[in-house]
Amino acid sequence: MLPPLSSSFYRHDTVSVARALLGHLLCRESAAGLTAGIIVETEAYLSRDDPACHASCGRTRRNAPMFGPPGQAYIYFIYGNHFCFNVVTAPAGIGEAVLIRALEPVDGLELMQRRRGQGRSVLELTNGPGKLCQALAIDQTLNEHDLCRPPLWISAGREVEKEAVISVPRIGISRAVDKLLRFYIKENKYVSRRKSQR
DNA sequence: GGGAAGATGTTCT
DNA sequence: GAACATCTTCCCT
Repeated sequence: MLPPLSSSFYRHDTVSVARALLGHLLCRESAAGLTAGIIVETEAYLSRDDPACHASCGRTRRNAPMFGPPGQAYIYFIYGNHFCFNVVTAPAGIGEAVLIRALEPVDGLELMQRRRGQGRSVLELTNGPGKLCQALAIDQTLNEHDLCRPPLWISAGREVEKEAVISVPRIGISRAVDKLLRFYIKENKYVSRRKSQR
């Protein structure tokens, strides 16, 4: 197994971490086997001046992990069907995180395909926050998990040039829709493609 | 290849 | 009871 990034990687400002995560490898080990993919799309959620952030109205039972130590997982259930996986950033107590929106599958493609349902193209395995959670079997039981160790961790991947990273408005939110806090690798085929709505 | 709408359940008011 | 950091199917061009 590739060595995980150290916890200090996550302790910096959230926008920097959201950009820096692109190109790194999200790895998930389970009884069924290993699945992993390169992070190609992220979104930053900030504590100040960002009403779209779960932590913007203060601490609740649901968003409590966002106020915990940087480098832990914040996972929540949404729309009755899906999980979203976030990485907690900034020093503990601030309440910021990065949503992982899309991966480029690298390892365990067959297992991902089985979890996502038969006849699914490789492009559709992990090109969305709910999809990648299903493909990697990420659920509530991993909430608050330390991402510096198995069974869910992030390790150093390939270098991504600054010029190859685009920043655009975030997707699927109703507030603060104009902020350029969505980041992805230019021309990567696995980026989720939806236009913003509502 | 794109827009509309329904499914589904947890959290918070 | 409303809102929700989504996905899928169906129908249109």
